[in-house]
This record gives sequence, C-alpha cells and structure tokens, in this order.
Amino acid sequence: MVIQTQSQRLTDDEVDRIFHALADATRRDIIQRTLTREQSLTELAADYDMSFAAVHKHVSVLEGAGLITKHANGRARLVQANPSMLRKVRGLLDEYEQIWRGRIERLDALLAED
Amino acid sequence: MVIQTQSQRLTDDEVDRIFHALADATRRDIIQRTLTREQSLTELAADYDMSFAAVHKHVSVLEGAGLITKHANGRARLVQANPSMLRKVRGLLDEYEQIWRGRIERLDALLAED
DNA sequence: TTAACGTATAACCAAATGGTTATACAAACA
DNA sequence: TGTTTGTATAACCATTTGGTTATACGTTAA
Repeated sequence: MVIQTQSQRLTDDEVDRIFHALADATRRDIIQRTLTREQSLTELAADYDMSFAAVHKHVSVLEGAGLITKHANGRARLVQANPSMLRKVRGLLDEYEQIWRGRIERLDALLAED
Repeated sequence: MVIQTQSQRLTDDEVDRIFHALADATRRDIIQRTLTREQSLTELAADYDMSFAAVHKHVSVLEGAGLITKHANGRARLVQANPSMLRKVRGLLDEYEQIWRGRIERLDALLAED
C-alpha cells in the first residue's frame, strides 16, 4: 500500500488530468452527487443514459485525477468526492487572480507617478 | 457586431469547453502570460517548441472558451486573458464547496440530535 | 510595387477519448 | 452449491485532439 503524502505542488500532468476530468458534464455530475453522500457504481450508473462500463470509465478518470476515492464495502465499490482536491483546483485559479491583481497594481503605480 | 451580454449561468457545453481549454499546460501558460500583459501571436509562439500553427490552434481553443480575447493592431493580433471568465470558473468550484459544506452541516445536525 | 512579416487555414496524421458489447471474476444469497 | 448481483476489463469503433507542413491572405515597409 502506498501512502500518498499530500504533495504541496501539483505537476503539470496532474493539473492536466484534473481539468480534463472536469471537462465532462457526466463526470461533474458524479462529483456533485458523491459530494453529498457516497454512492456505489451501480447506484451512479442507474441515472445515466449509458452503459455501466461507460460510467465505470468516467469514475476511473475521476479517480486518476484524485477527484474521487473508492472504497470497498462487500462487493460494492463506494465512490465519494475528494473536496481537498477541488480546493486545490480553486487554489490554482486563485494564482491567476494574484497575477491579474499584480498587473493592476503595477498599472496603478504607473498612474500614480509624478 | 454582437454585444455579448454577461450571461449569468454557463451551459454544460460552455463549462466543458472551459475546463478542456484549461487541461493543457501550454494553454495555461498562455493564460498566465497574457494576464500580465497582452501579447501578439508571434510573440507567444516564439517561446514554445511547436509550430506557429499549433500555437494558433491553442489560442483558438482558449478564445472559444472565452478565456482570452483577441483584438487587431495593424497586422498583429493581440491576445489578452479574460479574468472575468477565470472568476466564473472559480465560482463553479465554489458551488462544489457549498454542496460539501451542506453535507457537513447535515452531519453536524444529526450528531446534535438528542 | 514588391518583398517581408504576421496571421489564418487547409489537408493530413497518430494518438487519445468516449462510447459500445461481451466476458470474467468476486461476493451474497436461495 | 448454484445463481444472481456488482464490478472489472478486453476488444472494438467513430470522433476528437494536438501536432505537422504547405499555402493563402492582409498589412507594413523598402
């Protein structure tokens, strides 16, 4: 078993996988549903107009991105969203906001000269 | 000329396009660079190890997602990031946070019973 | 008016994506 | 034990993606 240490910084590949995982409405819906309460794969699959295998693939993509985790309960696999990863994504966007604010401040400083 | 009214809610397709656009390191880099200051396509293309046409495609993807805007200046096309769209994306993630908090509150309420 | 520069786009290609059906395995139950 | 249920995965397919080269089109400058 590998203990995943909470890495401070995400690599480009990790960020690629996270945003890719979020770029699909079915996968975003799975995140929403499993934020509220954990759900098994069959429970999830029942509500989408596609095969179980397709839903299984979507869940795998989310798992690979660290956006959800699965744990076994008998033969069921319970899926739950991982809010800490969602917060990390928000943190990435906050960095953009900081860059933007930095630009505004430099413009302000420029106007304030003389 | 079409005046784009600031639509309150993004459609699934729009969100798909936005996250897809963010799921590539080159495109994220273009956003970062053009948040600081607007840059022409050739300026942008000079720093990547790929053809001008490839960079042009990346910029088109970002433009289609509303994450950057282009305006002409002579023969140059100046690219600048669109911070308001980035904030909207953050808003989407905030919604997930709200759902998550709602769950916690319900759990707290449950524990508070008796 | 030509030549050079910046941009746009077409045609092509390999690889990835998102779906399918079919099959296998593992756990629960009659 | 045998059957059903839940999950995993393989093989396949059409479409999309992300790159290429080549070419065309405006705009600037000599």
